[in-house]
Parts: sequence; C-alpha cells; structure tokens
Amino acid sequence: MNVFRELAQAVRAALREATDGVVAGLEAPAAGVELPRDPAHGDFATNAAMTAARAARMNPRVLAEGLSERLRADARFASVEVAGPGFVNLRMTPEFWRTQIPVILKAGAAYGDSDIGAARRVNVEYVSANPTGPLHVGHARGAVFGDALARLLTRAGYDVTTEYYINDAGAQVDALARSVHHRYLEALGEGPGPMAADMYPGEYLKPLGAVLAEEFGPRWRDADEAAWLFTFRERAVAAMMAAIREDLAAAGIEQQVFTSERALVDAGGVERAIAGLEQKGLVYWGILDPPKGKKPDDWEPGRRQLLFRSTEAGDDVDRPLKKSDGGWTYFASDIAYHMDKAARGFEDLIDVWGADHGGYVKRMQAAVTAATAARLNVKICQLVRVLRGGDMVRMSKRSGDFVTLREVVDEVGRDALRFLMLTRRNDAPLDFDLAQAVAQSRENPVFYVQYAHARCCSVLRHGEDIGEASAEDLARLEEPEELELIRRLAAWPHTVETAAAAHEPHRAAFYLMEAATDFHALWTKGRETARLRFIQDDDPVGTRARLALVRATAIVLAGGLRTLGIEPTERM
RNA sequence: GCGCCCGUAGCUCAGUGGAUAGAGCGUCUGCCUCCGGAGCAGAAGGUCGCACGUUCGAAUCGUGCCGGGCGCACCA
Repeated sequence: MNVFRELAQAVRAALREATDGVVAGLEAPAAGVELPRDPAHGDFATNAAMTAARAARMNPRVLAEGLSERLRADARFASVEVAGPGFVNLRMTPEFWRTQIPVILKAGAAYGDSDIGAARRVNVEYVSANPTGPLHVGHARGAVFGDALARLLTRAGYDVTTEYYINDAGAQVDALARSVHHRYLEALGEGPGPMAADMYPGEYLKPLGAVLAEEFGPRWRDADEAAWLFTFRERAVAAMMAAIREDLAAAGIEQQVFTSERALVDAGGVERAIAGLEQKGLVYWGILDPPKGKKPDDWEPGRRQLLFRSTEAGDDVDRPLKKSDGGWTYFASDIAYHMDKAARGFEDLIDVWGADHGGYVKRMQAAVTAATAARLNVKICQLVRVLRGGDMVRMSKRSGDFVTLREVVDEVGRDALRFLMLTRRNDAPLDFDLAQAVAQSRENPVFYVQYAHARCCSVLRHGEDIGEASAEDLARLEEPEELELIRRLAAWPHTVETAAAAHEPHRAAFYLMEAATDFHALWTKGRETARLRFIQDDDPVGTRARLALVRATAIVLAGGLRTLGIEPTERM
C-alpha cells in the first residue's frame, strides 16, 4: 500500500459519505488524487468534488466543503482546505511523513514494488535485429528501452517474459551466407573481387571466413552455392547471434527467450496461422492498387495475390501474405509468430520497434486483433543521433561503418548509455552526446544520480556504529528540507505504477534526477547550517533520525537505478 | 498523395484534463575551516507552431491548417 492509494481510499470513503452514497467512489474518469505543482496547494489535492458534482447534483464548492469536513476528522491531515472551483487541498502532518521512513527501511529493495500488474502475463519483445551484423547505436535504444520496460513491469507486478525474434528465414540471411563465403574465399587466398551490392561489406565477417577456411579447407571453393549455402548460413547466423548476445550482455541485457523464424516456418506454423485466418474469412485472392508514392519499377498491374483483410481492423489497405515467387511474406510469418506468442499464454504483447517500422504497426495490430485474444502494444523508438560535444558523428551504413552498440558501451560505460537513452520518451528523437555521457558533472544525469547515492553511502559509512532510530528519534526530522525529501521518497511507488501503466520508463529516470536534486540540496544545506548536518557528535538522537532518512534515500535511489538496469555505485 | 510520430525558454528536453507551465546547458550574481563543493542557492529568459471545438477547466482531448522526422505492393 503506498501513500497515494491510501489517500485515494480516504477520499473515496469521504466522498461516499458526503454525497449520501450517491457517488460511490472516484467514478468520473478524471477524478483522482494528484500532486499539486504549487506547494502552497498542499501535499496532495483532489478534484473529486468537481468531477462528482454532476452525478451528485450538487454544487462543486458545496460538495467540496462536505468532503473536506469529513476528511478533517482524519488525524493524518494537518489541514484540509477548499480552494478555487472545488479543489480540496490536503496537507499531511509531519508525523505522517515520518512514518514513511520505517516503511521504506522495512521494505528495503522491495520498496516501490506494486501489485497493479496482478501477475498478468506480458511478453516484451525487443531488439530482434536481423542476425546479419553487430548491433548499432539505434538498436541500443530499443534494447535499453525494452529491457527497462520489462524491469519496470516486473516491479509493478506483471509476469514478464523478455524475448528476441530471430529473423533467420529471409533472403537477407542468404546474402549473409554469400558474404561469408566471399570472406572464406579471401581467407583461402583467392581473389574473389569486389563484393556484390547485396552483400554485407563489414569487416566483422572476416574472422568467420577465416575459421571456415581453416575448418573446411578449399572444399567449398568451386562448389555450387546450393552445396554450401545451408552450412554457411547456419554458421553465419549462429556467429552473428552469439555476437549480438555478447553486445547485449555488455549493455546489461539478457533476454529469456529466443525464437527462430526459420524454426517456426519449418514447423508449418505459417500455414497453420493463415489457415486459421482463412476460416475467419480474413484471407482472399485479390488485386492491389499500386502504391501512391513512387511506383516500383517492376510493378505488375492486375496481379492477383493472397491478401489479408487488415482494413477490417483499421489498416489502410489489405496486405499481401505471399510473394510473387510463392513464398510467404515477412508479414505472414510475423502473424504466425504473434499467434504463437498468444498461444503461449500471453495476454499482453509488447513489441519494441525502430522508427523505420512505424508503417507496420497498424497491420500487425489488425492481425493480432483478428487472430488472437491478446492485445498488441507497439512502442516505436525514434532515431538516435550520435554527437560528440555537440558535433554529429558520421554514420554510413553502406560501407558497414556505423557506430556500434559495443563502441558506445566501451567509450561511455553501460550505465551512462542506459540512463541517457532513458531520459527521453521513446517516441521522440534522441541526441546522444558521447561527451555528455562521460562528464563528471551536473549535466550528466547518470553521474548526478549515482553521485547522490554514493554520497548517501559515504555518510552512512561515517555513521556505521550509530544505532537504529526509534519512532521517537524520528520526531527530530522537522526541517522543511528533510520533510521535503521524505515526500519525494514516498512518491516512488506511485512513480513505478504510473510509469509502468504508461509504458514510460523515462518517468522513473526523471524521478531519480529529482530525488537526487532534493538530496544534494539537503546535503549542501548541511555544509552551511550546522543543525542540518547528518552526523553530529553531540546529538546521537538527531543523528540516528537523519541517518535513517539517508538510509531510506539510498534505498530509493538504488532501487530506482536497478529498475532501470543501472548499477547504484557506492563510491565514485 | 496517404499513414504514423514530433513542434514547450537561446539550445537539449520534462510536464498525470487542473490552480502562477518546469529542469539541465548557456548567460549573470552569490556560497567551500566542514559528513566528498564532482555540489548548492538565486536572477534573467515563454503568445506551449496556428486556428477553431469539447470541458467548470486544455501544453495535454477532437478537427483543420503550417513546419520537421520516418515509412509507403512482393525486402526484413
């Protein structure tokens, strides 16, 4: 139970009484308890009287008066005031705030855990980059976002599974196999000439080419592609996935399930999925209009093809399930994959995609809605621009020369990478400044928050032999700055709940910056004002109380950082 | 042309239908005998892209414009 829900409950009960039972609770959708921006409006405010006024057939101000009269009977409130058009502003007593300290200390690392997820089974699929090369910094964003979202949902009481979908069935992995064969020929000392346009030119395939040359010798030098393609593809995909998993691990990410598209296709999953859609009348043979934008060169007008009725669920046009060569489209196998996830018992599917897949959302949601009982939520991560001290770092995918996830981790560390990636909403573009990421100052948020935690630990080390604070000791916490910090700490469980519900881990990141600000402010005050110093040799009682506050701060900061997958460092 | 996303301080960005819209950077002014000053306090800086609408109340919801990004049979 967090303070927010405690108060919402109190308001709900008071509202029921004040309206003689006409309004049973916070029924109006916009009604609730909120944190006012202006501290003059109290610790909490509720608009319940305004939103319930209509249902109760009462004047909002009159209702607010009735509401506040009942709330005043509650000893937790220092003051209850009606303001403006019918707000009820609530101010808690210092005693109430102080009781939060033992709550935090007792919960420890579990402080902020919630049960709003009600153990619902959620599948979070992220990264899922093609296994054709190393992850770049754009993948890093989706990776960090997906991982942090999964951790957040777990904290909020969801039963979360993290997953990576391996796209190992399309033409791109054949091109990968050919690229590896090219490197293999090079390693044999052949001069295979320039790579074909559809090959992957990066240096990263050279080691694998050398390994295969060592292992097989010239056996596949002059052989038909058909003879070696399978082997080279298997080996290449395995090598790429191993490298990808290493890179993810370097960023602190380890997914639980890896699903192979090829395995799904080979097992007949696509046929079964499409047959299921057919039974529902969602598949038909038809003719598609040419795309409205630039017309493809090889457009064949009037060709009949197998289509999915995605327009029935809000897509713009119906989408092809089969290619002109008779093979399944990526969309078809993706439908099968999502049906597979639903069949595994997930009620909520969350996909984290890059910005270039934005046009794919509607059709996939249409398919999931039509074919499964699950809900699909797609989170699009916008592009990342890499800067160094404000200047763009050039990226060229063509030459295979781009900023990789590993390079960024090596340069700035995984904590900085993760935190900075989470200081923006996922649906807004992100500038990632390498210089900012390594700065040891206020402008680097990860440093700033970790520093606050390290400071807590430093103070606690100095006060190691000081005992636990009793409830009476805690009464010594009466300075406004101290109570302000407690208020902030008490808001953490609510932050977890709202961030998880909105699928917005960045809210947790911003919360941590605010909590760090409050702590740094109090710390500095102690340098200026003797009575605010945490440790005072001539005042063991006050010292115990203040160290309890510092310990609670450390718990919240550490718990918050861990929720984002970031190490709460104890020394810097 | 169509779809999705974004327009908030000089710059980079937060902002849960609520009251006087907030941080960081940059600019200016202050604060170290000290538990870590790698920090803190303060000042200046805004027609929340524009216009209608819904609402007791709109940066937030809806519609239409204007900017910018991404994507637009069969690739993945």
